[in-house]
Amino acid sequence: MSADSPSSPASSQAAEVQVRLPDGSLKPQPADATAMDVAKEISEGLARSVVAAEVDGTIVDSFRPLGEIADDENVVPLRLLTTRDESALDVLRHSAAHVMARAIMRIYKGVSLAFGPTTSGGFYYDFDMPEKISEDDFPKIEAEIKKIIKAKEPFERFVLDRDEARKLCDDLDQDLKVEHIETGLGDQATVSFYRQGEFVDLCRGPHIPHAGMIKAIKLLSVAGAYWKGDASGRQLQRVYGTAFFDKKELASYLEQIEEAKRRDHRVLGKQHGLFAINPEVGQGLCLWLPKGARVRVTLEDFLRRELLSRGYDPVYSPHIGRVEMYETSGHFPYYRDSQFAPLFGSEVGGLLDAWSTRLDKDDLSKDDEDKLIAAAEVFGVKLPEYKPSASNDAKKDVLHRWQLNHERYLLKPMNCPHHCQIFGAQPRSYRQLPLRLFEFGTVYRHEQTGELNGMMRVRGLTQDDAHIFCTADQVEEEFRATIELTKFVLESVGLDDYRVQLSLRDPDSSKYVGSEENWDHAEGALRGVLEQSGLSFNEEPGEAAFYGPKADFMVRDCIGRSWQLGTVQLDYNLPERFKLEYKGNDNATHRPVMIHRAPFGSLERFTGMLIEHFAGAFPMWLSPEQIRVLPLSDKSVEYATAVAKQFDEAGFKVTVDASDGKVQAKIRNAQIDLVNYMAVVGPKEAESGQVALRDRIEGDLGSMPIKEAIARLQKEVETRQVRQAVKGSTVSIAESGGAATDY
RNA sequence: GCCAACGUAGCUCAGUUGGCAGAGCAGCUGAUUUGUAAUCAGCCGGUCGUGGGUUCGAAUCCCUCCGUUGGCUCCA
Repeated sequence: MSADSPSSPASSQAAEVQVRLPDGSLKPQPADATAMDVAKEISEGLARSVVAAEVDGTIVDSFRPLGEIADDENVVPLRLLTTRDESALDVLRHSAAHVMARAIMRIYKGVSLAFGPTTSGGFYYDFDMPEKISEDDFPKIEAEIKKIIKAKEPFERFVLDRDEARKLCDDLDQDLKVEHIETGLGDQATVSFYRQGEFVDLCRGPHIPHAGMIKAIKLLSVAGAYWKGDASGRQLQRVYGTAFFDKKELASYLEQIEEAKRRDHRVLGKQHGLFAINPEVGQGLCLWLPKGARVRVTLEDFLRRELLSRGYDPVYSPHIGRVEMYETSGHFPYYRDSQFAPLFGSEVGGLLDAWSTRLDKDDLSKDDEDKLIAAAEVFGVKLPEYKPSASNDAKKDVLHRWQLNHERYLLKPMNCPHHCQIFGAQPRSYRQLPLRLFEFGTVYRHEQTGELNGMMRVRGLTQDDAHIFCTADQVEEEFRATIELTKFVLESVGLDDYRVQLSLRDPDSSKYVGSEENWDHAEGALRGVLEQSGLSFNEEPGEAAFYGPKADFMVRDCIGRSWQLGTVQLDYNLPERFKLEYKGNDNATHRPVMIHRAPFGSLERFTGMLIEHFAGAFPMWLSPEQIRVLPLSDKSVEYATAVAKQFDEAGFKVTVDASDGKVQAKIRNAQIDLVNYMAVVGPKEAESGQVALRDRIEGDLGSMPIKEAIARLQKEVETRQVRQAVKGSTVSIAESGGAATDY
């Protein structure tokens, strides 16, 4: 049974169906009755709020004849979905997408419809059209939408076979829909359409009964998108919007978007002097300002101490490495496009590199080839073995052999090749395993310009990277320890809402490196550890990297957004490529298994996420300015300095605000700067050796001896207490619903 | 990389149909010597992202490049 199945021939339909309601009761209904009819029988009020129906777990139109969707025994297990059901919201939004498309087609000419699905926070519709829509056009589109909603016209469903469907779409000048019927829906005998007034759209549904149910709708943004996600294909215009059953819910959704904007790490990073990204330094290259760097140092110190106590060995490796090493690892040229260009020891290096690339793409004319040979000779490079008549592969080989004899360096895109070299730098015995090498390793990746985003996506990033080299038997225990570490790290910074995504191999694919047994063993071990850990996790078959399965930590912040942070990945590939081996207790050589893991992911991204999570107000232990001493006037500056010295000696990050002006102003500035504690000192405190402590969150705590203040604040640091004043609701922006429709 | 929007003082932003570039905050100087979220006054500060074009005249209109933002595509 499926909502998509074509309606059965009328002859085979019984005249009556048995509707089974959630309470188990059976209601006989005529076969052409609908869920809405059932609702009306129960009560008019219920009927008014029915959005759709759920039959056997599938959501269907409330206006669909029940006979079409009954099972073999003519029973329809029916649940009515009202405006209060979460899954009804998706139905509403999908219908809202139709209404928006209808409005846009009324205003603009030559609109070709693509897809209009729902997203976690709303919906969008993609259009191919000659005119450009701008956000300035939203008011007039929204006005048209309101007209459509006010008319309360019903949605009607009808089914056509493929030929009829193609003809209809053709008649409607919907060439993208025609293409989709021919390709994407090539295996469907019939397809469904929905009509609402003059608007007819190929669509799987389901839809709300009538447009009047859309009580709140708002267009949010317009952006480019590709037809069927293909970057080489047609560029479409995508209009995003959202809709709710209730105006208040829309208002609270918009408030959440505002809250997310207020927390934007790029804004807060600038405001609080945490980091800067300056085009003169380079796109995506992060400058850690002193305050941001303090946060990072604290994080690094914290993790370093943990790693040292958990049996890791610190290592350091250079920021560049020979291209050959990345050819061995496979990162070059596979990720060539997202790496910075190589650095060449010879001035002709770039020429030969470009030459080789042209050959690789088979994009080199005879004429240009002669010029390149001549140009190389200008620089004194003769390639007698290079035969213009030879195959491209043979020619590339000649160029490559020359390159091997000349220096080519790459800005390090990954730490693992270096760590493999460190493993290989000495003969290894099973007694040394597991060998855990860690480094805060800075890597450089030439991310596409459109991808760069504050600290979240940068071109130079520092991974809290480590590679564990172990035997196959040790994988399980190492994985367990890594999961444990990551949990500990996340919870230390107050992130306790997370789950693990376990990415497994696609059973049908042959693209994977490593033996079948190894994969089976590893996947089983990972699953077992996660089950024992009590963490919530979900399995994603087919999402594994080609070199091994992985577990990613998906962390939810305090306003409900999901971040992919820490990761643990098994790797059978690199030990093979670098021919790493150790001597076993059987005196034979074996290949180790490698585990990549990074609890933070990258310091940039992690810090950026923390800024947003805490809205810039770091908990005491991470704070770049924990205490600010505020002298009442010039007269108390001397005592303030002495107080600050004591806090400093006790290990706090402390400053003194010696500016003139009233203490109210100093407090205000300290509050705005999100300093955790203020220590107000005047003549009274100087006389008694006290400070008047003010908490950023609680306000004035009264006067106390300095020692008492120090003890109190030290305790807060040591216990890594998180006393953030959480703002925002618990409803998630990033995730809810999510049953995206295909067409 | 692609589509769109945007780029004015350190920051946030005004700037009308093309006609002398503005405010608040920050900063600096001075006065004030203060008890839990803004003391007062003065001053400094901009080749309006870059380069070109149209025009008697461009922050304003057009093009180029650079950068930012929202998406798309990518993400070892």
